[in-house]
Amino acid sequence: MKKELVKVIEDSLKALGLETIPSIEAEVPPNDSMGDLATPVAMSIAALLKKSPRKIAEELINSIKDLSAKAGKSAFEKIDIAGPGFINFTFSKEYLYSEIKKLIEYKSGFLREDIGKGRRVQIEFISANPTGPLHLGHGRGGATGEALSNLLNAAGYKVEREYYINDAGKQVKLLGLSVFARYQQLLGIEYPFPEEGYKGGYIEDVANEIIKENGKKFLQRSFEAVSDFFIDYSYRMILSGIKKDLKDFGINFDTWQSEEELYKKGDVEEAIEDLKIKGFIYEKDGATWFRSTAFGDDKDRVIIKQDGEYTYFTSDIAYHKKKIEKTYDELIDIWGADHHGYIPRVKAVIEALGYPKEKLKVLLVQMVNLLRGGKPVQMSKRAGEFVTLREVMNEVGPDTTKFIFLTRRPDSHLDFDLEVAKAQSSENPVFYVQYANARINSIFTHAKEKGINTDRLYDADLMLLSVYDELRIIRKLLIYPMVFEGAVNTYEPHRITFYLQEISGMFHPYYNKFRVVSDDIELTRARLALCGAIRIVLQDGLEILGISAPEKM
RNA sequence: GCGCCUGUAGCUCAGUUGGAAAGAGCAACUGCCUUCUAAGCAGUGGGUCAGGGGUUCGAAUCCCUUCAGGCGCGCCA
Repeated sequence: MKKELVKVIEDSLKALGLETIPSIEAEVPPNDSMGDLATPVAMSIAALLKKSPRKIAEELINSIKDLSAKAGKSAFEKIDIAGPGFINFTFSKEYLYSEIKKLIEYKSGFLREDIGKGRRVQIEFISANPTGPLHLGHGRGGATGEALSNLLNAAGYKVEREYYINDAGKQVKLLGLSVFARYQQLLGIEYPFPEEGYKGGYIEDVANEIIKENGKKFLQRSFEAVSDFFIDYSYRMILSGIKKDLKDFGINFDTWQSEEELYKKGDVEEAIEDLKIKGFIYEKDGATWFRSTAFGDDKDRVIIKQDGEYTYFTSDIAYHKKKIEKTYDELIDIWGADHHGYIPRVKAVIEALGYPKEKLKVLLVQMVNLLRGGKPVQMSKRAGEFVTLREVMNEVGPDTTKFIFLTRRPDSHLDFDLEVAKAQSSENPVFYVQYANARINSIFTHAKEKGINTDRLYDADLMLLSVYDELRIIRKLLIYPMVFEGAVNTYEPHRITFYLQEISGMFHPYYNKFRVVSDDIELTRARLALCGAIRIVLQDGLEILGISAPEKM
């Protein structure tokens, strides 16, 4: 719909002799009676042309009418001026029917605009340390990353999803030591538990697993002697748990990048060397620094400490260097908002390496506040007490959990109340949407049982869809590509979620008011076509969100 | 102290990137299942868009400021 409108306006602007054609915005008017689409273009160029918006709108409309008279066809039934200078367009029913016909015939191919044009994007998300199970915040990042990946992929981008594994350094060593200590304790040795060690119950699980496989083999050994084994074993077991959680939550990754590997392959050394050559590295106070202030960071950052160890940031430099040097057109990092202070220094790396900082887009996902019955659930990583994503999935369900995340924009600080999420389960919006899809499936089953041909519905006589309720749904369906485009351009999958609720909110009343399958075969075919079109859109949207579309409920 | 995010109905949140008379779900109340799935439908009530200035044809949206909440400001990861 939008394409048609934009084309018509551009043509008429040219016909009016305008030299530079502005980008045409189209929006849905607040009220049905105002038409199907509106554009504020007359108002936005009013200052430029030094004419009143309404005057410009009038000239534009006349020009459009002239052009369509010459062409001998028009997609519009009515074009008029409204308010301060909006031009409201009402499409002809013939146009609407022909568009719906295309939707039914070409399915997703009709819905999904090719915006990416094959551009390669890498999206890195979650990247939780393999030192413990995923928690709900990771779930939010995961749901967002998955949906965004699906969205961009559907929009013609070539998307690669990556999980960065922080399997090097102190954290993982501490993990190994924690497990080692528990191992000793479980076998009756009074071994001191590390001060800052991981105290969660999962540490014991790992220790028990080692006992099961190796018995008392490591009992009389020092940690130093067996640390490689404990570290490796622990992090692998936890990582496989993470992978299982992600699988069950419906999150997919293409690549898993190990931090340790960056060190082993010399990528870290190489990155430092490169920055040194470019002149952004210096020594001070016995440490080695990266001059990130050259690119707007608050202060320079240490990359090699006095004791010769690298910092966490150092491998991040190498990691982003590696990423940016691949053939991606764009990099997207999805981080928890608590890491926002990190953006300037990573952007500085991108620039120092000679790339435009726009090439890296950092999306922040706000914190999740976990509640139960209105009261905050105490979470302390140090004490090892926290509600895991697994527990929430088990209690609330993956689809509901994802839907809650995807009905909020990433910026919003989210209150996730377990009781509310569960209590809503029967009337949760996610079921409302899924139910619409299941109901349509049921209608089709019923129609087939009655011997009605449900194939080639694009050949049905769509003109029979003439009541207001039907035309309203048709218009809503044809808006989907605009919603899709908006979601893609802003990286906001939640727009799809809201749209799906709206279209479902039109289908259910329609279902209640009208019978789809009746003795009137032609009308039945037409209504099946409409339901089929709704189902196409519902399934397309749910697929993007990474939420299942059950056939029956 | 500085920086980032947030403040919209009783609660949880949208608001098409500055557009027309502010929306949804939940919660509350009243009706609807011999007919394609009642996880549904029909109806009712609910707002100083945190407060105050400014920018312009036009502001919940942009700028300034005050207040409130969250997060971040390590040679931690």
